[in-house]
Amino acid sequence: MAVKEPKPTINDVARIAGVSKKTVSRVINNSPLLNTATREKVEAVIAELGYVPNPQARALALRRNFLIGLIHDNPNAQTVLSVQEGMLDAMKGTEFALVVRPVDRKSPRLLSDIRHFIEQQRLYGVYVLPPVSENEDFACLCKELGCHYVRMGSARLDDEAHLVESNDREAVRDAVTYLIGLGHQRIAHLAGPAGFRSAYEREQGLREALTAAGLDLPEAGFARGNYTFESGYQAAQALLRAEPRPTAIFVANDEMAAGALHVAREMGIDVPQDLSIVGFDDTPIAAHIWPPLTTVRWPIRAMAKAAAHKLIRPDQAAEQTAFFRSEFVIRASTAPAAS
Amino acid sequence: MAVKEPKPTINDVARIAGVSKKTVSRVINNSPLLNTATREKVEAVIAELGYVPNPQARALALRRNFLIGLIHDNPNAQTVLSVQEGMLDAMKGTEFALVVRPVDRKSPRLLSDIRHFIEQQRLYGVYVLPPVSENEDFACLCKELGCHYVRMGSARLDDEAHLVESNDREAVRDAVTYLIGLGHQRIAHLAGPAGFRSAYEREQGLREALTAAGLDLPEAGFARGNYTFESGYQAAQALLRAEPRPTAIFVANDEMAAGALHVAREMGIDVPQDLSIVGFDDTPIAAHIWPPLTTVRWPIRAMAKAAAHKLIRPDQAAEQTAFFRSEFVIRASTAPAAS
DNA sequence: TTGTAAGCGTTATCAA
DNA sequence: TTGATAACGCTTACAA
Repeated sequence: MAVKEPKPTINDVARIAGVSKKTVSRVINNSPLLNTATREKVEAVIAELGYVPNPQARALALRRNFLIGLIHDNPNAQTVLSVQEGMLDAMKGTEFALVVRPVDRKSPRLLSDIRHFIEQQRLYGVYVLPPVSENEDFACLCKELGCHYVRMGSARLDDEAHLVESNDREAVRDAVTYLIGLGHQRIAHLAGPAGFRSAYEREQGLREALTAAGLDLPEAGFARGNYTFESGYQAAQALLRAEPRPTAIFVANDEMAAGALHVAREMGIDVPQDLSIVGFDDTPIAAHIWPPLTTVRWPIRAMAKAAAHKLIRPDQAAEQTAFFRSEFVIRASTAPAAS
Repeated sequence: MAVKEPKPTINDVARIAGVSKKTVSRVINNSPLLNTATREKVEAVIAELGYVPNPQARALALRRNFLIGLIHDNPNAQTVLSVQEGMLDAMKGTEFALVVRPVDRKSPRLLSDIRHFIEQQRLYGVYVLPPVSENEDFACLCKELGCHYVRMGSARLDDEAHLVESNDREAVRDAVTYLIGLGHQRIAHLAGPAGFRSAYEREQGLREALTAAGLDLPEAGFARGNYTFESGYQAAQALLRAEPRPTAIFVANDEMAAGALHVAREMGIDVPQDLSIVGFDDTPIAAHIWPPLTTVRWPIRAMAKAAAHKLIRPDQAAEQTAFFRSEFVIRASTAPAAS
């Protein structure tokens, strides 16, 4: 096992193959105008030496690098990991690598932290998750830094080249319409945090469905959490103490829905017999709690893959789709309203 | 908003400040032998221009870079994310960035994939999670490539400079001893996948506790999963159909424990009244399912932070602790054995 | 089709 | 305490 012997460079390859470095460079970069014999000779030497081009030297000469960043401040761990997997799907087989960076959206230094991150590594591009992606200043910053970016959003935040968008509002409308079809008349809403576009869109979807059915959303039927289990647990208590009690709750994400489920159990309310609960996200937790959660499957992984594609090929970004449909998944946490 | 104007280089700073680039370089690198006046003059120009040193050029000149990789093939999403957070904790304020890379441990190309990853980005160091970390060839590979590494493990896999280790066996022994103290005599085990050192250590911990109490583990009281919810769900069915039925199960991780909980519910077995369940990991899911899971808190985040520290300062790696204690967390999924 | 020379932005060497 | 010059490993002109 050889230890720390200096790695071969393009010069070593050139010398041993008896060609110039430029020729080796051409081999590496698959230049079309190359004699087959020369190419094979050089490739043989490359293989023999185990030569791998130095990415930093390449980056310097090309005045660009092959690093793509993921910027997020997402309270939901599973979301973040699915995003990473989706991005890496797209980057597999390319020379790109994924650099991750959680940020604190509430910090006054948010923007300067992001600036620092992008500048320090001279990132080629970044994918940004909500709610940071909803910040217009962020987009300006990327343009200023000459860094490609794609934003994830629940609405038309940007042009197609810089956006992957999901149809949250519509998907929620369908889900709530389903609840109404089950005979539910008192449908409460456990919303996401104020300032999250996704929270707003999901709330609007619910309101639209209620309005279309001639139902309303009383004050006591509305509560807010911040997308975490604990906040869902807190908010659901208020909701379930209301009189008359709602027969169904649409919760803005699965993790809060799991919290609501806990509350119901503690209060002796049977789900779905006495209360239907619908979540949003379809994180693994949705299928693993009891009863398995009816929810909306958010195609975050596909969105992340598409975003990475746009970042790898910014020139083609505008042609690739930016729109993704969520899918309603019916499991066991919903049932017809008790009569 | 300026767009794509070329970024200032060290030459610009030198020219404007009226010094040589080497002097600017000295300022950047906090060289002690520098006139205060000179330093301040240069710093002013740097601030004015918004100059940020090009990391690729630095990497080339220094013949090293500031990228640390995370290599994992971990079925548990939360574990991976906690690890990332722990590493980033340690890297905060440094010039290091975190590059992530999931691998497929079953692939015949595992080692060559890892080699490719390390070589392609010329990583400075990597942190590797089980079970890949248990592979001796991997350590050899890193040495061959001259890449620093730290392995995470449930046993003494390597020397202290290259390891962060948790005391799984001991922690499980304590947990199972607690079950025995509650009066349980028929304790089953839902083990992790064969070939995982963590699975082995946890199983041994259980066996040691049983032996110490004069209990045994019948064939029917042992099943295996692969650390996923689904596999736990499958394996628990076999365990709970055994006659006589166990009164407690120690499950090798939380996610499988959640699966076991599902089975119990479907079979009408009350937890913890008729069956106690103990998990391992203390992932968020443990607190969010019903009943909240008694489990062992694995200090993965602290371990990751320590690992990143070792990678950032390999020269001090051996002096920093490599040993971490797990902690038993009693929640509501355990109760005295029914008499 | 291949080679030469120059340059990318930084740090190291060594002299002043 | 500073600066000139030569690396670092690669690519892009531009020639040959």
